Amino acid sequence: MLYCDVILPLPIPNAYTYAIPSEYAEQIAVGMRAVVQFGAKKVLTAVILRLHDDQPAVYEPRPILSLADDIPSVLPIQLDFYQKLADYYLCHRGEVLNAALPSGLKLSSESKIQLNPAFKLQFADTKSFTPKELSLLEYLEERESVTYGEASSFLEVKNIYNYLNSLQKKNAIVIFEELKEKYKPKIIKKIRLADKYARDEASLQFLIEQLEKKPKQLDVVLGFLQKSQLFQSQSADNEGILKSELLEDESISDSSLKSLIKSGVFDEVEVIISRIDEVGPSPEHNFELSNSQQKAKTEIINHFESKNTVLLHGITGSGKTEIYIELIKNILENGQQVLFLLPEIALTTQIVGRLSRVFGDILGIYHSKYSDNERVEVWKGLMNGRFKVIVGVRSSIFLPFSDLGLIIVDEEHEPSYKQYDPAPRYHARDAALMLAQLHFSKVLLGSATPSIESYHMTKEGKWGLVILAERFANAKLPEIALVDMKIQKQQKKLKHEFSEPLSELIISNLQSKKQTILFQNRRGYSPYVSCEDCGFVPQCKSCDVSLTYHLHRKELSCHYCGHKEPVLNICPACGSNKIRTVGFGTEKLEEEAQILFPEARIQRMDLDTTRSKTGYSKIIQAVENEEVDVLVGTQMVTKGLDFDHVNLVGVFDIDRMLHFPDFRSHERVFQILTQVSGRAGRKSGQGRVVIQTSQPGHPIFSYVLQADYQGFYEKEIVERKKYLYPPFSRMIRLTLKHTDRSLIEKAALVLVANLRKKLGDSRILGPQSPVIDKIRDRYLKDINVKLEKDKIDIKKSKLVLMSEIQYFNALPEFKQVEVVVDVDFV
DNA sequence: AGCACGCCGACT
DNA sequence: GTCGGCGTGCTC
Repeated sequence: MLYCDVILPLPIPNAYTYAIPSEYAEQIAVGMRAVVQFGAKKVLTAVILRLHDDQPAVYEPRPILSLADDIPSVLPIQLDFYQKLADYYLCHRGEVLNAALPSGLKLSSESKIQLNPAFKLQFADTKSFTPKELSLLEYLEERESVTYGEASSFLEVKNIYNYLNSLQKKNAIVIFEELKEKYKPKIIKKIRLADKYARDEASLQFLIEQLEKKPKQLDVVLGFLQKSQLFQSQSADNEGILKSELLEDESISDSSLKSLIKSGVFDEVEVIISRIDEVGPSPEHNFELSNSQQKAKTEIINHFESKNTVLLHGITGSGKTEIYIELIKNILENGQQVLFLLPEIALTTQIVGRLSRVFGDILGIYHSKYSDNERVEVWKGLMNGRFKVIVGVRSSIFLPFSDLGLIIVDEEHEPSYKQYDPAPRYHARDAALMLAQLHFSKVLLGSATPSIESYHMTKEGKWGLVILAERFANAKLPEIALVDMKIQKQQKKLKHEFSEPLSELIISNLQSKKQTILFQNRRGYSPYVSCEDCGFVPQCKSCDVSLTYHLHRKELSCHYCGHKEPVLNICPACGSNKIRTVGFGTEKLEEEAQILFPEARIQRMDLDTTRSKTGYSKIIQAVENEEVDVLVGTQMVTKGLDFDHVNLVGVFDIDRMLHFPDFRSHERVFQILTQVSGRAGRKSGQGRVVIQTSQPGHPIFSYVLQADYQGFYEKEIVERKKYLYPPFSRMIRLTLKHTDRSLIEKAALVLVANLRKKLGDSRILGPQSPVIDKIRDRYLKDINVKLEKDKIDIKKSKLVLMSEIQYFNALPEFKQVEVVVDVDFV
């Protein structure tokens, strides 16, 4: 083979062809990483897509510089997966590759500047340099090499390029590319006893006698024998012990050890070790499934006979994890691999500990708080067969599975499975379904509150449905109460944001030493307006969503279709003039709680308090140790936490979520209320939930109160059908970005007009400004494309869409308008 | 995505 | 007059 086509981790459409130097001809294979030069100087890692002998007609391919692998890093099935995702999510394969490879496997070059060794500043003619050039040369004289960035920040100029060009012409500096292999194996130093002593106790005895006169060295030898257990225990072998462990004893000196190594008594060896701790399985995993769990497991297996995907709808606390574990064991017995997906936050919790106790060191964990090096080790460990089960966040769909038998997507309804930015803007659940197709693998989705889309698939008979309606160990469902905030306000019973019933329950909870969770949805921006007297919220007439208040333009607008109305001064429902914007956050709530309950120990848990690596687990630990009475938090507190002593949950400001301008807002509210209720009284008997709302009559609450998912689904699916929202359509969002407001407004109108012509008026919604319509000095405009599933060929429409965007972007006027495409935005 | 080439304004 | 800004196009 003379040539190879490669994918580069860049947002460019094509594969590129490179020549294969004869020295690599033997070993080169598809999926290996090749180091190539791309463009004038950039050197980066490409992945080999295809080997062939077709000489390109119009250009002479450059040779690859080297191979970065002995065996492929990427499997052929993964390359297919990249293509599939790129097609579906309307992005480039290179973007998928970029997201897929852990950065430790991507080596990239960096331009470095160095003083020319033949150049001596003190002998140079200073007149031939500008003052800035001289100061840069002085700067360079003091260090080995610097990056462009360092040089430009030192000189305080934006564009360093011309300076460097000039200096290079005068032969004062050299510029070179430095290539970094980012992954570094972890190396430890071990001390071993030399073989002749280790094998023969007599010669060791002799050595010890010899060392009588060198007490310091004798200490080292005795210390080693004690720590290594050599000759003392049957199982001890001469693998050596950690150098650091040996030296930690104060009586053992480094220098004596050095002389002993020199005289051949000890060997010092460097060993590559794994960063991931090895843990064997512990015996505690021999639990028995309850009857209902056993029944659910059998049903799942039966469905898998005829269907590839099964949805497990198990109420909170019903023990889905045990079922997962049993199913994973079955797959492992077949010699196949398992991927267990969890949303980000759930991964730091108890589930992972449980899985690793069961599966021990064949379980790999893939997590955003892992370092690059650790990620590479999980990647390699899966490749070489060390790991059979991976539990991880959304990006773990990109790991090199060779033979998946089962993918589990727990909490499948979680919006955090969707990647927003950058491309590929994929949904891990949907991507997992595509991955499963390639592997002919089964998929099990689990949730207490399934997404409407998923539940609909089971109703259509395309997926299996298994319901687990019993709480594990007969734990009771919590008692949920609504508090009408309008009445509380009228009767002046409101203290800050706390209603009287909630305050009273918190106080009695404090007295009986039980814990309380207060939930306040975090989405602080995007306020809507509401009538203080009757709770009226202005709605869009054609979109079934609340109107959003735009502060700087003083108008109400629909987030979906762009419909606008002036701000209301008088409530059309009751005539009151008390129309207010609504919104307050966790920090304020924490402050108020401290004023109202001065003796309570209050902890806040949100993005700000958990940003550090240990922040999250510290808070959880504190709650578990009962060092916290009241936990105030955002959505974070609704997910996967299992505290024994929490028996009261207070929900604030759910109204804002209910009126969030999104066709999924009701679904979100149902999910979040059900999930947060599940935190109350999991083990400590009857839990209570208090929901504060100005609209206790809203139908959604009755479903929540009765834990009636079915009923909620039936109502919601009617709405979705009426407005042709998913699952009856595919929604694609286009976001236009540009610094010039009037240009982007014009651009959006032009693009919308073109799209309407090609795809039909009713399928194009907008343009409209998003809630935050200016980010980093660029104005944004959204256009939503709605493609109904049975009336239109979605694949073809996507191609039409892309060619229209291409045409639009080629118009001279709109060349600089960036168009971001998000398929299935959430 | 970078990076180079090329065309226009505010400064020695 | 040039320096240095950024817009445009290309990378095997």
